[in-house]
Amino acid sequence: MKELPKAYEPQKYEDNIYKRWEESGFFNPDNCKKAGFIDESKGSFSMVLPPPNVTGTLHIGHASMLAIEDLVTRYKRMSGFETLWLPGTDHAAIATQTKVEKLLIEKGIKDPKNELGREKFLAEVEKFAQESHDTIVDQCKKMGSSMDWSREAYTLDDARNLAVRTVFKKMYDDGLIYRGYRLVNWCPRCKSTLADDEVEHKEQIAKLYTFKYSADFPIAIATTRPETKLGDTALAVNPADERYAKYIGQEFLVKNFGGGADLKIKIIGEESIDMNFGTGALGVTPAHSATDYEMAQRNKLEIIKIIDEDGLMTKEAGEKYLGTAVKAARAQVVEWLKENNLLEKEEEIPNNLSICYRCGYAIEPLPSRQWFVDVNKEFVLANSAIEGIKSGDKVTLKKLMQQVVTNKQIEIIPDRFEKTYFHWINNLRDWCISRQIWYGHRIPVWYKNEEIFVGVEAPATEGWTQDSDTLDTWFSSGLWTFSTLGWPNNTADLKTFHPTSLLETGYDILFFWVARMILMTTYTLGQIPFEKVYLHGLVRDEKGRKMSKSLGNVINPLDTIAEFGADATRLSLLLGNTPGNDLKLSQEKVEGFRNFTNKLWNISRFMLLNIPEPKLDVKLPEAKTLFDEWILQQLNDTLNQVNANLDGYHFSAAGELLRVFTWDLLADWYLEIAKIEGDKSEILNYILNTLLKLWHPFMPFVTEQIWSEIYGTDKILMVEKWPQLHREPFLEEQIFADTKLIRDIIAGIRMLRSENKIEPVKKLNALIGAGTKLELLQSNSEIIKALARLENLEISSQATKSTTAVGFVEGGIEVFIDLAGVVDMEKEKERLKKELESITKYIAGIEGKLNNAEFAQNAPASVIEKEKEKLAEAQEKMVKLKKQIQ
RNA sequence: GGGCAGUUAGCUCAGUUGGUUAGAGCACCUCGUUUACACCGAGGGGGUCAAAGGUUCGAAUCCUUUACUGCCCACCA
Repeated sequence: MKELPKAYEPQKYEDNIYKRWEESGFFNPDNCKKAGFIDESKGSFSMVLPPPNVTGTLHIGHASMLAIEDLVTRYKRMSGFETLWLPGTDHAAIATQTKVEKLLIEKGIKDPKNELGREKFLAEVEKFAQESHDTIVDQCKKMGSSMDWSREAYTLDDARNLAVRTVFKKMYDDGLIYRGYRLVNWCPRCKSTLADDEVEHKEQIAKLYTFKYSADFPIAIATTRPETKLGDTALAVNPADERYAKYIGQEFLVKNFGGGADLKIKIIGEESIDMNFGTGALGVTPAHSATDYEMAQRNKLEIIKIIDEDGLMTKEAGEKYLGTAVKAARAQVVEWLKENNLLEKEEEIPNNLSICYRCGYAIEPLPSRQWFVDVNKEFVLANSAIEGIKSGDKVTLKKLMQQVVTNKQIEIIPDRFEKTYFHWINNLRDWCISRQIWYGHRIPVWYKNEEIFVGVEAPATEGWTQDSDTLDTWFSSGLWTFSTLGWPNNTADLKTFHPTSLLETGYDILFFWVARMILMTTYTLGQIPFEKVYLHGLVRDEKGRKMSKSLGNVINPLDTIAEFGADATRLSLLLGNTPGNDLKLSQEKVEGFRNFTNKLWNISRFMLLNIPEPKLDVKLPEAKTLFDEWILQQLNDTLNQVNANLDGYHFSAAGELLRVFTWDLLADWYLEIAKIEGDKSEILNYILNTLLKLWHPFMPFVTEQIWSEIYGTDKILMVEKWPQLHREPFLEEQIFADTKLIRDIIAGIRMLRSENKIEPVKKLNALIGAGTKLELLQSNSEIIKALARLENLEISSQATKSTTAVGFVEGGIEVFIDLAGVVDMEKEKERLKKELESITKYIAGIEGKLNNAEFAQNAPASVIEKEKEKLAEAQEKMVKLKKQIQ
């Protein structure tokens, strides 16, 4: 017989348990296979960790992700799948470089990149990335993540670099990667391009200026950015606009606009122009606005770049403006307009500012020579495992991305995100993949004079210079499901684990990452990257606000782990959390689950005291009493429903079911009954054994600790077999009804006690008129006596109420408690009257329903039958209540 | 402007295909230390399921409209 300490202290055990798991080697599926833990018929289950950015530490959102993924991994592993959860980190190019620059500037290096140079600067970044990586790994372990560290990958390591170069070369050869001079999103602070979806919009109040280019120009325009008008080459009006239509096709020469540039303005017709906004006319600046750029393409307009990569005006804007910052130039142009009496109006309007999602700086659209992935170009997909596309078919990247979700080869959970996904793809434009930063995969392109060489390896001959740009970080993370499994080498891992089974990630990176993995994998392998996508929401504070340093509402997972334990932290992130929805988290919630881990600990503590010889090898024990039968069936049903919910990705529901079984059924009822019925060693052992397995994926630490306290440390719970159903699920109705009656009688007596303010120490005498339930109640009378705290209990088929007794009616039987002198009988009568009132109303309702001819005609027989039963029961209760009130 | 969610007890949320008198946890109130657990036990109060209309024998659940909240996309220059 073992005895556990009174309270569970997670801090004492967690680190040691993780070490034991790690040393066992069973995070690695190869070792599970060798040890015979794998059920060949189940196949494999694989999942990659969405690699956290090496920009710092993990936050509570990561903790939520880890909790969900570890839950699934442990469930699958115990169920016999060859289970791989593959960890890694992401170099997060711009984000990491920006962060390190900031840190270096704080250290006093004013212009880190220029002062240190590429090599030294990159060494600093790598040092920082390594430190971040170590912290992240440590945090994953603190959460209990059962990842296979032996397969850990980094988006910027050599193996991944080979994959990146190989894919780049393949795409270039297929004509899908091209270099072009096009309008891109430029962040003047990061000094780099950004992809379309890396641009965010922030609402602000802007000044809208209305003016004419010159005094004799026929049409006025309105703009929030007058300085860009120095690069205008057209003026667009709606062809349906009677005021302006006559000018379409005409060209005007504007001399010395803004005191700087001569403009050639062509009037063009564009149906997208809103006649009611501003003056109904738009000055077209092809080089610095995406929509204007498109108009320029359609109308074959000249594209004049007047803002450069540093956010300064170019000489095209005129000598006066050369080298002037954009904002200063704006002020100068406005000043000039005023001086020349051209400014007609100046007003404030709400406006969306485009900003860089990494640094928040205003984006400057400008034309630039960059590398792009063409999403609309046709190519031949040599080997296709995609339903609806045959090997050798001509496809586009867009088509591939659509097809795998349309044909349900990839299922997105919750499915409403499929709409979002399709909408995004339909509007997808070519993807700019070159970045002018240093930390990242260098573009595998070399130049020698006019020659270009694209290859996996550098050219063999002399005199070549490699492109100085690096690739968008999502280019490499797009390869993540297969680059981590060894591609381009033809590895066993690829064969066993790809396509992966599940991708679990946040809905906020559906486009950034999920869509790009689909693009890259379908293109490169002709396969889907994963079968299911489970999208989780954001973790917010208790008021639903985003957690942020400035609000001071950040919950750090390491803090809650230190205070309440990793299990409590995990439960607080798993329960009450549904796919695609944000989760509100508070300290109190974690605390509540800490209480639950302690409850489980104490349940085990009690059970162990009653299990003289715990046996690891459990068989279904024999049920000796009604409640034995009941609890075993409840356990079986719970297992059945937990399986269904876990398989259906309803993690919260599964946990909730387990909680109800553990606390409400087992602890509050069965264990109390076991104290009375005695000698339950075998059943308790069976229940505890099963229960620990079921809880393990949710709270691995406390379950593992209890397990080792019971069975020693030789056997690890993590690799125990998931329990099997021992019979057809669904409780036998008779057992359910009988146990419910007994529990209701006990609860009823407790209620009378409580309402009449009788202390629990005072034992009472009770009389039960059992009717047809005589035998049942007699055989369980000890339970009723003990749990309702009765001195004497008399059970007969008929009972008559004495004048000093109060009573209640439950499921066709009558219960009377002799309360001579203790109770205010009048008050008790009041209570009964109230109950009678409510049951009379209830009966009227059912009668009304049953007497309704249409109900009788239309409702299914089973429903009618149920209603009739309810009515009979209620009527019986009413009769008895009436008698009691007399 | 387009789209997607949500609105159920003071708070956080369940409520599967319409069919018990709408549930749980926390909080609140009352009582309690009967030894697994006060990180606990027993009991209780609290909801016209956002509003209106409709379909139906029957609606928290399906449909329509409205209001509010949140998010995503596009973008007005």
